[in-house]
Parts: sequence; C-alpha cells; structure tokens
Amino acid sequence: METRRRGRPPQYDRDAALAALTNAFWDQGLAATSLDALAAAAGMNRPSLYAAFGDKQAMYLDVLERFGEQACANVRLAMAAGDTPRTAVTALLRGGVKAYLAGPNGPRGCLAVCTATSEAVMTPAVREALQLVLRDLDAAVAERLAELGSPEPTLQGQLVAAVLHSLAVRARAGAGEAELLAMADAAAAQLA
Amino acid sequence: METRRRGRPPQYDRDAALAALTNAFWDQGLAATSLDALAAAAGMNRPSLYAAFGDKQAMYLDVLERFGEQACANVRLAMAAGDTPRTAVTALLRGGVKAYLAGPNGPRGCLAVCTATSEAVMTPAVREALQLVLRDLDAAVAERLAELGSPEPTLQGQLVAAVLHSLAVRARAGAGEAELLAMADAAAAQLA
DNA sequence: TGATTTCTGTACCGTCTCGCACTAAATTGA
DNA sequence: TCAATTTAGTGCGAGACGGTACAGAAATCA
Repeated sequence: METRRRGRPPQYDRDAALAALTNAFWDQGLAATSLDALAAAAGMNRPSLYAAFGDKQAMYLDVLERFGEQACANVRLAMAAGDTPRTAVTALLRGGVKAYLAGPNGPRGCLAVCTATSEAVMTPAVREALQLVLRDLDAAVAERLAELGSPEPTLQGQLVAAVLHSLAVRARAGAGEAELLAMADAAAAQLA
Repeated sequence: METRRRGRPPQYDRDAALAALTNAFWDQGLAATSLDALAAAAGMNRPSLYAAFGDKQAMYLDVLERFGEQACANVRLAMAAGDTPRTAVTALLRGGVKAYLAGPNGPRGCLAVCTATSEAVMTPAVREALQLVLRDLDAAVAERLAELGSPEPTLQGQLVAAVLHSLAVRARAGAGEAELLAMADAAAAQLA
C-alpha cells in the first residue's frame, strides 16, 4: 500500500479539492472567482492552495483539462447506449440537457463552453486549452458515429457537438427542460 | 437643429463611448474588464462614465442589449440575401463566421454567447438579458425561414441559431476560417 | 457680469485581491 | 529524543478595484 511520507500529512484530499475548485469555477468562471472563494470551497488556506495547485490560472487550466477528459468520457458512455446514429445522438443530446440543467446555484451548462470562452481572447493558455477540449469532444462524437456507420462522421460530429454547445449556453441562460429536450430531439432527427 | 443645453457641454459622444465600451467588454467580458480599462477605452474619467452610463453592471447590460438588437438586425440583413431556406441559412452562417473571426485582439465570436454566459449563473440580470437576446435571435431566424416556406421554422430557427452559437465559441477558441466555413456549409446543407 | 447648471478631473476611500513571509504543527528518520 | 521534512495557519503588504466627494471648467440665462 501507500508509503507514508515524511513531514506533516496533508489534511486535504486532492481529488476532493479539485472537485470543489471545479464547482467554484463552473459557477463563476476564472475572473469572477476569487482566491478566497476557491480556498473556502476547497477547505484549504491560500498558501496550501498555492502549494498544491499553483496560481489561480494554473488551477483553472487544471480544472478545465480534467473537465474536458470527463466530458469526453461522458460522451462515449452516453453514445454507447445507442446502436444507430439516431439513437446514439438522441441519448447524447438528452443526457447533455440533463447535465447542463444541474448545479447548486442554478443550471450551469458546460464549464468549458460557458466559462472558458469568455477568457479566450486575452488569455492564450485558456484559448488553447479550450480549443483542445472542443476538438476532443468533436472527435469523441465523430468516432462513435463512424463506428455506427455514419457516412460523414467528422462533419456530423461537429454539428452534433455544436448542438451540445448551444444546449449548454441556453441552459445556463435559463431555458426550460422541455424546450431543451424538444430541441435535442429535433436535432437528432435532422442530424442523424 | 439640436437645442443647446445649459451647463458645460459633454466632451464625449455617447454612441462612440458605447461602441468603445462594447469593444472592451467583447474582449474580456464583465468580470475581467476593469473600470479603468472601460474609462480608458471610452476616453472618459470614471465619474463621467458613472454619470453617463451608471455602474459597471449597468454598462454591461446596456452594451449586451444593444448588441442583441444589432445582432438581430444583422441576421435579418444576412438572411434577406437568400431566396430559399438553404441560401438564406448559408448566407447567415457564412456571414456569422466572418463576423466571429474579427476583432483587434483576435477572434472574439459573439459578445452575448461568449461573454454573458459566464456571468449568467450568479448574476440574474445578465442571465435574463442573455435569455432575451437568445430568444430574439431564434425568432429572427425562424421568422425568415417561415417567410421562405420552411415547414417547421421555430425548431429550425433554433437549430440554425445553435450552429451560430457554436461557430462563435469555436472562432473565439481559435478555430480557422476554412474549418468554420466548412462546418457552416455542412450545417446549411443539413438543416435547410 | 454674476448666478446657475452641467460636465471634467483629481483625490480619496474602503474593500478586495493576489501572493508571500514566517511561525506552528505533525509527521518520519536517525 | 531531536533533527529534518512537509503541511497548515496567521498576518502582512502592495496594488487593484469599484465607486464617490469635491473643486474647477465651460457653458447658458437673467
């Protein structure tokens, strides 16, 4: 098992702290979330936060990258449930709606699309990280569509991901579940 | 002509100042744009900015509302060029790509989708204003599609607007023009 | 010509924010 | 048992930030 290290054992759990940081950034984005808010959310003092996760932007980039990985895993999981392009895309978009409507302070959509985009013009590291997340999401959708025999999975994957982007923005802007599900079903009917 | 008012005449031009505030908010969003940056952009002192436009959030909401109006006018103008749903949607999406790639500090997409979304969870006024902008955009697209004989213009309008949202986010994240135009054309081919 | 009105510009204020210095605490190892 | 190591916690400082008070400037009006 895990070898005990010298020195004072940390009181924080890294995964739990990252989850807490994710939640804080998901609600307010990078600029609007203070270090005090991040520290409070993680249950850590600021010096400990710095030692564990780096500066504020480094924390956000860490959160964004992990979020992208998790989002791709969710895409694969959701689309695995469908055995045709249509059923796979329906499952993906409907699952997206559910996820985007969740949040302790109200529907918060997708952390990447809904918060990283704002920082993208003036913060190259965020722009590049967001670009990677978007491309990985496109690729995950395209890959499953190819498996299911879609004739043009790359462009198709992009269009399906486009609907996900919009569903996320609309949910975060306050659109209702029925409206979002109707849009998801219409998109699946037309795109797959 | 315009009656001269008593007192010291203002040195700023309201429309020019609003345009400057729009540019500043478009690059960085609400939280990341400081008052000093806004004042510098508008060529005004902070007290004058406050007197003319209210507090920072009021400025942003003003900018967002006007942006939404202008965006709807742009949608109508772009779609008027098409005489079928397909040509109208193609013109709209291609025009959107051009607009989203512009910006003095790099591609900045759509001010509403790309910056207001981040603030939407924790700032009800921004969420509601964004919701209105999104709905007006949907309606503008749907209206023209109805004119051109689209069988289901409301849902269709939403899907086309969804592609616009995604194009904006992708442009701001650094996607290239060729890729965005290919996606725009594929979307027009499938949705109209 | 002075009063009144409206705007500009400087200074100021309180709070927030980021980041770090330093001490104390909690562990392992010699 | 004490040194070494690693982490937690408090306090600090400089600057940023949002916003306002107030004096001066520039106009109109009586």
